[in-house]
Amino acid sequence: MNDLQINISIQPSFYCKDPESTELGRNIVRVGIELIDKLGYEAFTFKKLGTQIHSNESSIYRYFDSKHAFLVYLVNWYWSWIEYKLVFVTTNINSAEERLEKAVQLLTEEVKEDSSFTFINEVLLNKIIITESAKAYYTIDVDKENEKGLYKSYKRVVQRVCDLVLEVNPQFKYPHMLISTIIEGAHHQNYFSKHLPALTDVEEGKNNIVEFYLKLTKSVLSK
Amino acid sequence: MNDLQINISIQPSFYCKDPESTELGRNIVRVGIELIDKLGYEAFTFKKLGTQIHSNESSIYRYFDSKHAFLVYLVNWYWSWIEYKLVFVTTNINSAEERLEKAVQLLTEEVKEDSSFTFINEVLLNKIIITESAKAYYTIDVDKENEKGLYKSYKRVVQRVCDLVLEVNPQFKYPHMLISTIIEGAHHQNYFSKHLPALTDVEEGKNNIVEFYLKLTKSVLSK
DNA sequence: ACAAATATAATAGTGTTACTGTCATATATG
DNA sequence: CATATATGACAGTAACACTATTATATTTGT
Repeated sequence: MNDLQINISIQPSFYCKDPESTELGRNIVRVGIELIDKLGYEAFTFKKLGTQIHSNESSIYRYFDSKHAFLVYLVNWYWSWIEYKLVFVTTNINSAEERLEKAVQLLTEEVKEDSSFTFINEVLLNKIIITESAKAYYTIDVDKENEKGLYKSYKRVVQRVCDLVLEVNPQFKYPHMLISTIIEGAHHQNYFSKHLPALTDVEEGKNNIVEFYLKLTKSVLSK
Repeated sequence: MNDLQINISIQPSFYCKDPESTELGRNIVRVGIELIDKLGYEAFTFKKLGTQIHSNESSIYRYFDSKHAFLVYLVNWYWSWIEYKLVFVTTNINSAEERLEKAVQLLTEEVKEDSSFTFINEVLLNKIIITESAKAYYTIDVDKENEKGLYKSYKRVVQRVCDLVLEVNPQFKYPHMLISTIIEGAHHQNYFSKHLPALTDVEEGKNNIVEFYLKLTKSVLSK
C-alpha cells in the first residue's frame, strides 16, 4: 500500500509466545501461510511445517497451542489488517455514500498486490481466509472462544462498516446482517468462481463480485 | 409437510451400499445425523457411531467410504429434499413475484417442524447443513468431487431459483450470485444469531432473517 | 430342509495426527 | 563466565481413519 512500516499488534491471547518477536516465530507464520495455502487446512500439520522450516514440531508448539490456534491467529491478523486498511481508505472522504462504497469495495475485492509491510504475504493470507476462515468459527468451541474475545477483530470490522451504513441510511434495520452477508458472500463468490462456477456469474477478467455487492448495497439502502 | 410417502432417491455415487436399503443403513444415517449434531463434525467418528447403534465400525465402512463421504451424502439428501419442497411450494402460483418470494422464504427460514416422511430428522439435518455443510466443499478435493457430480443437487436448487429471478427481472445480471449469497447468507445469519450475535440483527422470536433476504431480493430486482 | 451366498460382527493391525514430556545443546543476557 | 532461555532431537500416547481377516449370523435359491 503505502510502504508504511506499521505493525499489526496481536494480543497475547492468540499465542503462547509472540511469533513476531523471533526469527523462528516469523518463519512459522510465513511458511505456515504458504503451507496451508498449498496443502489445505486439513492436511497441514505442525510436523510438516517443522520440516519445511528446518525446525522442530515441538518448537512450533511453543508458539501456538494447536493448529486451530494458529488458524485463529491468522484470521485475527487478517481482520486487524483489514481494519487498518478500512480506516485508511475512508478517511478524508466527505460523502458518506462514498465512504461506504470504498468500504464495500475493500471487503469484496480480491487482494491482488502484495503490500507486504511485514513478513506476512497478504495475497496468500487472503486466499486462506476465503477458503479456511469459516473453519475457525464453525467449531463446537465457538461460544468459549467468542467469550475469550478471539473473534473481536472481525466483529470490529463489521461494526465499523455498519456505522457507515447507518450514516447513509439511519433507518435501515439490518446493517450487521447486510455487512456480514457481503463479507461472507464475497468470500463464497470468490471460491465458487474458481471451483463451482455454476453458483456464480463471474466473468473472466471482470470485477463482477465487487460490482454485484455495490449494487446490492445501494439498492437495499435507497429510500 | 403433506405426509406424502415420497422417497428422496440418492444416486449410487454417494455411497458404497445404499443405506436406505437396510435397517442397518437407515440406522447409520438416522443416528449419524444425531451424533454429528451432538458432537460436531470434527469429533464425530464411525467408531462412536458404531457404538451408538450397537454395530461395528467396519460395517459402517461398507455403506460409506469415509466420514467425508457421509457428510456429502447428507448434504446431497438435504438439497434433493429442498428441491422437492421448492417445486411443491411454487406450483400453481400465478405471479412470478410470489413464486420467487416463496422460494426465498423456503431457502432462508429455519426448518421448524419435523415433516419426517422418512427416517431422516429434517430439523437436525438442517442444523447440520447450517453448521457443517461448507466443510463438504471447502476441501482440497472440490474440483475432483465436483467433476463426479457430488454437488449437483445444490446447483440444481440454485438454478431453479435463478430461473424464478429471471422471470421477475430478465435483465438482472447476477441471479446465481444473488441466490447463492442468500442461501449461504441465511445459513451464516442463523449460526451467528446463536453464537456470534454481534454479526447479526436478529431479534428474539422474530423472523428477521427471512424478512431481510426478502427485502434484499425485492430491492435489488426492482427496476 | 439344506447348501450357498451374503451381511454383519469381532478383532487386529497400519500409518498418521495432534499432541506431551524429557533431555541435551545452542544462544543470549547479565 | 555463569546462568537463563530457546531450540532441537527424540520418545511416547491416545485417538483417528482407515484396511484386512476371520468368524458368525441371516437370507436366498433349489
